[in-house]
Amino acid sequence: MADSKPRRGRPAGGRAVLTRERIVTAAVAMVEELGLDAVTMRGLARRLNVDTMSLYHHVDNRETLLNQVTEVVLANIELPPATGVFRDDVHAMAIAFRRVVLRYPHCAPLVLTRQLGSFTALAPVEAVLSIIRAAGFPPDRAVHVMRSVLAYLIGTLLREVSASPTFSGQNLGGVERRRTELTDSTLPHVAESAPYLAVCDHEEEFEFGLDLLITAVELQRQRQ
Amino acid sequence: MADSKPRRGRPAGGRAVLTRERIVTAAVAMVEELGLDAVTMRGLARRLNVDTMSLYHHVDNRETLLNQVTEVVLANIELPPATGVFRDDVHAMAIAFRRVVLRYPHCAPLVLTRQLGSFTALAPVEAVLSIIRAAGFPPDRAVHVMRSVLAYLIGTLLREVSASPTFSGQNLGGVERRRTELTDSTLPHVAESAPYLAVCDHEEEFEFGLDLLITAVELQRQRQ
DNA sequence: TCCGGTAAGCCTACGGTGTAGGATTTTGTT
DNA sequence: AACAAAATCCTACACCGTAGGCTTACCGGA
Repeated sequence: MADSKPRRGRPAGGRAVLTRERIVTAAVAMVEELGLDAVTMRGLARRLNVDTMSLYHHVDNRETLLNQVTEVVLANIELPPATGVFRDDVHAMAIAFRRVVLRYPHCAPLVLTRQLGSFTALAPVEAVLSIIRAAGFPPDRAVHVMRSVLAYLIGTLLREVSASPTFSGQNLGGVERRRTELTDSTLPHVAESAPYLAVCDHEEEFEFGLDLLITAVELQRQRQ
Repeated sequence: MADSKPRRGRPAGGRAVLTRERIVTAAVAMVEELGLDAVTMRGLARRLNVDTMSLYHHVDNRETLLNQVTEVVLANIELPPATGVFRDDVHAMAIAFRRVVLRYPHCAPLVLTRQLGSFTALAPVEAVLSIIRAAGFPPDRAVHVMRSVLAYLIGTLLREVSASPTFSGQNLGGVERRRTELTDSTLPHVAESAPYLAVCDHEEEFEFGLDLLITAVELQRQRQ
């Protein structure tokens, strides 16, 4: 009996069973391979050798599926052990966050944009709070500090992941072109800083601003 | 002669002429009224009493149209005059940026996310650089400082515009529910700070982090 | 005055999207 | 053996962005 046509109904014994987890995992991989917009329910189903509508038995809809993708990425943060030195701990935490975002660059807009209240999303918050509280800030201040640092991280990382390769330093011809564009912009300070505006060493930039923030926080702690 | 059917060809004398500017203006208004996703080429054309495809005589495609929307918002920043006091000028600049973003909250994701190299987009950059240069930073440092401040602004504002009304303080029942959720999260520091995590006074938050950054920058200038 | 080019508007059509509703089959339980 | 639940698949709908071609009004030159 040849069953050339795909079967209907529940999958026969041998076949892999569709799972929420299998779907989300495939979605993460697909986002990284093809970009966010290219991930469609149809395409995802095709990749899983499954009918489109089968996905909806495990996932509410595309939007919440993307939330779950976000959570998977978030769950991959490798929280470093705390040393007790405020500066080092904040720095390590920030680096850990940056690392996971850069490991999933195409998922990054999700991670940096969506505010989720789930447990997975709260774990990093807990870690940051614990560092700041250990430095002696009262709970209300700790929240303020955390939000400031988080805002900075989100801002820089958003720039980093959505920057054109030109801006990031590859493709030196593009850099040159961009530099002369800036020089000819009739804006004096832009022209003056053109060589520095035309490119961006993201890691250096990341460290610079982070250092500024940590320094300011340390200073505020002393005053208090 | 009744012309009940819509005419074809160029509009007769009296009718308003479609313009790139008219389209972009309508798009901005539509984004604010209905949200970003709800702005479709078809819907936009309907709103302008025009066939969908007519838009494409003035606009390349949806993506670049949204870039132009972004530019309109950016062009609405009211750059305050510089006073020469570093802290005040940076602060005023940040406030001006925040004001325009909050005036177009639904356009904000565009403004905060897209990196445009146009003249309109460079004008704020020029203003910020001028302030930092006036404080005595060399051009390369000025760029670093600017990027740090910008990253922070983007991060906070992104949170502010995409925050649920609950989080922003309205709807006190929701706040209460959220607070108990956090308290019951089994994460000790999250639970401890729950009352402060459950709500967010965006303006206060904005000022707090901005003050941190400015202080750190001032401190670095002195050292140098 | 006519006349032709051009730009603006309109229409049709294509390939894609998310997802509601229902038909079908397998599995596990009784 | 009978049956309920769950998983799969199919069909269909209302949208979307936009390519290509047709029609019309305007304008500059002859």
